[in-house]
Amino acid sequence: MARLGDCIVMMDEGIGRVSQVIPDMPAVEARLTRLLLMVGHAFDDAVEEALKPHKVNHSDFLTLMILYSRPDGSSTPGELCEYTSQGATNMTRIANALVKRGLITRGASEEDRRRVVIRITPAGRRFVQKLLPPLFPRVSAAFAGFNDADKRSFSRLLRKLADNLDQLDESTFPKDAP
Amino acid sequence: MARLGDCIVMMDEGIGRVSQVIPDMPAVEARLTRLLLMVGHAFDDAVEEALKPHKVNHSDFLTLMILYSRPDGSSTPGELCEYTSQGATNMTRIANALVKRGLITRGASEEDRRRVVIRITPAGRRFVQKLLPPLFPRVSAAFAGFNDADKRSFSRLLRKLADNLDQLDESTFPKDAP
DNA sequence: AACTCATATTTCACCAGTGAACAAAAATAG
DNA sequence: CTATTTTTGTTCACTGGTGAAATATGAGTT
Repeated sequence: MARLGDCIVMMDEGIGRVSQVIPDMPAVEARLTRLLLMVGHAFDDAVEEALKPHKVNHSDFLTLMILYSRPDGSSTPGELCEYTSQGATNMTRIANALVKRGLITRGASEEDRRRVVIRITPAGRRFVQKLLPPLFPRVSAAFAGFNDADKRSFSRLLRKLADNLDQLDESTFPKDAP
Repeated sequence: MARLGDCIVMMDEGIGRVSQVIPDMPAVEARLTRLLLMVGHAFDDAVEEALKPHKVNHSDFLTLMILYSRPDGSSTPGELCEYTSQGATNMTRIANALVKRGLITRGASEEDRRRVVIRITPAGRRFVQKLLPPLFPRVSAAFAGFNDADKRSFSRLLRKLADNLDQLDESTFPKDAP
């Protein structure tokens, strides 16, 4: 695969040429968007790569981490869908796979019998605790050269972007009033 | 789907709880990583959403944009793979689809008969020129509230991250010396 | 109670992307 | 000049993820 830096150079040039043909393009913002997408994708790949030896993909990992981070270690498919941005269909498959490996359990809810309660098992907790530490050096290395101000800036700007996207979504799919 | 802001709140809390159980976790960097992944994914979805009315997905669009941005409007499958971060397999399928729609042509190279030359057609150019302008307001809106310094910061930090990832990759898959 | 209407999850059929094996042409070695 | 190795692209079989319909429960309304 090509180095990310090369892709960025080529993207910079490409946007430069396009913005000469189409002058009212917001070239700066377009560059930032492409940058964000490229770096985000590269991070995704890196995570996937790091998880591969443990035979879990990113979605499985995220699901497991949410359960692990919960005080009671449990959730429901619907909630997990919301926070992993996965469709319900896919969550069913993920849960099937994790149940088969003994990392979570699936049981019926007492209060609402439509619901399914998903709970991380002791084996699941051990799995997470074994998985995480080897990841730490890479996570730190990715932010090499970032001082505290850089980290704060980056966090602030990403959160601002999230905010903007939420507002954009709400204005395109307006919320129904009761 | 859940608002991105809610996902972020829940992620912040989750990492807070995990880092109490596992104190040597690089919590700040983990938060930044998750933030980047979430916002990146949200951008991806937004792009996909904006392209849907035109019946192209992100990969098709990128492929087409690279060709459009080239002075001669042409490239090869291999090169397109590199710059779109797509596998060769998938590029074959993408090219098939775009050829079928008459937006690109596929022809044999004269100099190297292994190669296939992919070229954007006039219809492809018109397609891009019609597609782009409606995207501009959204691209600008995503960066609402970013002043020039913010934009420069964001660009610098993302490029730094790209650099770090490239170095990480090179140290894990060392380059073979001749 | 019977009748909607909304919610939660699963099943099914399909789309997008990947790795491994393959075929053709070019480059390189002997 | 043949023989091997490398490069380029395609096909095939598979995994991961999605939308639409099916199923089952719950909640609200006469």
